Amino acid sequence: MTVTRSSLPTPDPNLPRPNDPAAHERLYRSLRSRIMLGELPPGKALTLRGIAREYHLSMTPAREAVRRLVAEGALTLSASGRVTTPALSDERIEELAALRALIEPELAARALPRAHFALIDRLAQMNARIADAVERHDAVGYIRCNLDFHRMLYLRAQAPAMLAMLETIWLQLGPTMRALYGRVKRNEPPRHHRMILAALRAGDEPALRLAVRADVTHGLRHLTST
Amino acid sequence: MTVTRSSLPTPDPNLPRPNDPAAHERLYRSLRSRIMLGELPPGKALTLRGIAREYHLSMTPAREAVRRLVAEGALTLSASGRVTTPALSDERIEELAALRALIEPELAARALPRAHFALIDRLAQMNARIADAVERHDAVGYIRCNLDFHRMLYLRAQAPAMLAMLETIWLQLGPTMRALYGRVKRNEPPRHHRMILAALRAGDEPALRLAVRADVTHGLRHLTST
DNA sequence: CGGCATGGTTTGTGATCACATCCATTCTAT
DNA sequence: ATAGAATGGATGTGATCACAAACCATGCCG
Repeated sequence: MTVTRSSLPTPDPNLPRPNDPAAHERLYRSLRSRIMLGELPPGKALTLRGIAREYHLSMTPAREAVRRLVAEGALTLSASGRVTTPALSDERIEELAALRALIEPELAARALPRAHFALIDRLAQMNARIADAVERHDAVGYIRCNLDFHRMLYLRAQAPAMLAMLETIWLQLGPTMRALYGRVKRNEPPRHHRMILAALRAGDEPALRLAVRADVTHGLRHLTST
Repeated sequence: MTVTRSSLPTPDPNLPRPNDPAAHERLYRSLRSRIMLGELPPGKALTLRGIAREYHLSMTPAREAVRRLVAEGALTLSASGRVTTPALSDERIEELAALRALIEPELAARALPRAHFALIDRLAQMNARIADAVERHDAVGYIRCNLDFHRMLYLRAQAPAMLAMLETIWLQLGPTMRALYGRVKRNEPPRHHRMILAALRAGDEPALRLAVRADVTHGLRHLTST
């Protein structure tokens, strides 16, 4: 593809060239997004050749992306190597909820001193979009906006390792969340989100921790009851 | 290897047959162990072909094992695809320590009601082995026994998802831990471990949480100072 | 009519190859 | 002599192939 490299004096050695994020990377991101947003139901079976065909690639990048997602708990690997989206037991859901309840208040507390007004404003806007999604009974949109709301806040904590760990938990809950929010069509206005915004504005860390914890545990309480 | 499959009427269809854990799985376990125990220094470069040659395999299983470890944060992937063992920044170490300080007390508290006498006894024996490793200035042995001590306790919490999450944190700290314990040759008797055992015997959950938290933060405080 | 063997088909695994890129050494020109 | 370019080796990526195990469904026999 590079016609004559000797003729050009390396026009853009490390320029912001479109860059090719590597096929397996794009595949990974795509699958990860679909899983976290709950577009795949729990227990859905996937095949390497099927994924490869769907994305017009060979099995190799599909294998790498799937292996990565399995390592993060986003997919389950049966003994014979078959991959499915996880069907979580009640105990596992409770554990993941407990982890969220441990980590998210900590991230919120770390973000609090750095939460300037513009951020709170954008969070309020995001909250409105969540209400919209609820109005339209758009489960995937609801999950996406809800996660964006939390992520936008936690990004201010400047704690990438914690956030990465939390996102893998969200990933594992993805398919199950969809199964839940798809069932309960009751409009659930982001009540706790308003409490979070109030605590942020007041600079009240204990109240913020409580509000975040309440939001997490409330949303996930429905899951264990099944 | 299967001489004549047609002659035998499938003697053990799903028996606990030794089974071949698949080459990439063995490779993954081996590398993971070496990383978590700190046998590889931070920043060590690895190559797929090098790993493949070392284990007498092709690049394919090496790629899968490495990809999995990268996904768990046990290895770092440079922009050009080169893999190295991570060299953690002080901020990242602080985050990982904070995560340990959040999760480990919770796991200990959940294990407490299930911690019968035999377990406490085995933990005390493990503690003695830690003292031995300290005596011999055996860094890898120290790390292994220390992790075994914690894992043995947390296994009783019956919380596999939490334990898995915690182990990935241990993994990420592996190379750095070795770099630390290799430097500080001062014998550090497992003081906090005795506090943990005392709290377990007394059935005192608040004291147990405090002791575990102290053990974690104490051990990791040396890392940030560098 | 029902349970089980048996066939074909699908799927994951590992090896090998072609290719683009990166890294380092070396060579050349000023 | 030194700085920059060229060249060769090394490395990751993706495709393709051969193979064994697993899965599924049909059909056979009791």
